[in-house]
Amino acid sequence: MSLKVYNSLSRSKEVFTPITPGHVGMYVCGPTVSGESHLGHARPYITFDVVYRYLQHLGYKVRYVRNITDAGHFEEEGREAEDKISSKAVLEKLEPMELVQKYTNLFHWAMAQFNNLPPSIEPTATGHIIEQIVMIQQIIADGYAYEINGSVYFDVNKYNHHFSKQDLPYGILSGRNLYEQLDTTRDLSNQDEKRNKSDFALWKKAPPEHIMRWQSPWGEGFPGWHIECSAMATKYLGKQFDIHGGGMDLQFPHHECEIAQSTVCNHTPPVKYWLHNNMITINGRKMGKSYGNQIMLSQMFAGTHPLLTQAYSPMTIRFFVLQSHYRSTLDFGNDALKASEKAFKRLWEAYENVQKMGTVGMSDTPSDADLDAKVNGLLAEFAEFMNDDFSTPKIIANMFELVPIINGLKNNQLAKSSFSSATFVNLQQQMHLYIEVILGLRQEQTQNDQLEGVLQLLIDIRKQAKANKDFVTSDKIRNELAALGVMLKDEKGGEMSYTIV
RNA sequence: GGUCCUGUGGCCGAGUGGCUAGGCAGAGCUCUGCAAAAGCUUCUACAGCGGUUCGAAUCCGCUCGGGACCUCCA
Repeated sequence: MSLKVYNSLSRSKEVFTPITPGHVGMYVCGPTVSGESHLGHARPYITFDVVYRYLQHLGYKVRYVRNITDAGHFEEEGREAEDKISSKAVLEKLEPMELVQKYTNLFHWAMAQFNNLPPSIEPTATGHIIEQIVMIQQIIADGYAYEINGSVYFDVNKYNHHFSKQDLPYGILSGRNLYEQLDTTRDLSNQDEKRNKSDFALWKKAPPEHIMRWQSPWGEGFPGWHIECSAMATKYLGKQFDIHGGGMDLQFPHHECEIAQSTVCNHTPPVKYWLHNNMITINGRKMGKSYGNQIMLSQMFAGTHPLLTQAYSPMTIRFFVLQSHYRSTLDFGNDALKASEKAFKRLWEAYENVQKMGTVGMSDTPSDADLDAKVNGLLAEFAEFMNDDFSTPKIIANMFELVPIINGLKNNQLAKSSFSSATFVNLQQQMHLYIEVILGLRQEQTQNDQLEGVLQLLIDIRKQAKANKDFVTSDKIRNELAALGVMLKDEKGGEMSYTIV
């Protein structure tokens, strides 16, 4: 049973075979830290966090590189060179690097909330200006870029003409035909200095008002949109690496340009497997800057957005994301989020309970062989589903088939002897492995010993009241705790537990 | 206009031609001092019209609807 991934380049599922046995190099496009991350950003970083976790689980030594784009790129070609980061800085009266630091910190905070593992290397664009300049020089030397008025452009036509002969035409990833493209590219002003409309900037001359600027062989300026990823990926992962991830919206032009740049410099296509996650939509429309429909992550966590009827915790969002396949669009909605919130709580409680249970009452031979086989079958499918292009929704579906079995065992609605102790231990181990280690889910609220003690005391008093048939006291404790958001649950056998809403 | 994706029950969402996805919500039952929780059972589907096939949500065609990219975007 081997891992298969959907490769955007071939448009098909392929068996994953790393270039260097035992090792995996993975690059994922990181955020532009000119603003706060929104719900849409949560998707790729959660998706590729699970990919990272699973590859490690499979025993690979993974180098996961995710950049921070902290050098401004222009808003739109043709407009006056306008640096996203520097213009925002003027607005907020902050130094550019102060702004960058602020949003980088916020991004890291959000990632930690989601329980995303930090990447192995998190390089910044501004820390790799030299590497980018060197790469641009190489492209010029090879004849695929030209300098005009202090800016450098990639010659897409020439690249396409030459590399088409090697079956590496420009547009290979996004399925675009360059010649069709030329007809459909919009007419933008101030493109005179480019030889062709489809050429893209590698280096841009900085106008006087531009704050972020660096010395280069072509004068003071700043790097183009795409070169940072090529330069940093090459530096840390080599001329060819295994996985490049990112959102589908980056496929063109960003990833297409990366391929062109790196192929010229490294004389080989840079990436073996291109993985793209689909978008999070809101009312059927992509969440994005251009639509002005983003909900910031801090707003999600706090419930402070007109479209939110309540706050949603990081684990609710992580679970929500993992309940759909990463290549499908996922539509935001309060009802859907609420469903995920409840579902995750139910799953987590069952998970905690199964970990606490022992094998007392179980033997080597199950009394219900069908059930025993069913449980083992459901567990065995975890790996199968994960190997099938990371089908996390199917894993979660299987887990929910196990939940009633676990709850039944706990409440003695199902005989302990139903399945073998080996099966039960397998259940405990696989649930732990997939819920915590691979899907990266974790307990919602942090433990608070004092609160725990107080609640335990109230539970004891209520138990006593119930034993004395003092239902006035018993109901008072239950109702008033419920009003405070603590749900008490009477379990079979007289035990009580609580859930904080 | 070009390229591509998509349309599943009240909501979200898996679905690799034949076998109940799953979650949330709804209904009934069991349990319970009552309730909740839990367990058991259960109702709502495959946009429409044709075609291929013994058999289609799944393949093909058309129609209608939604969306993405072609511009910064996860």
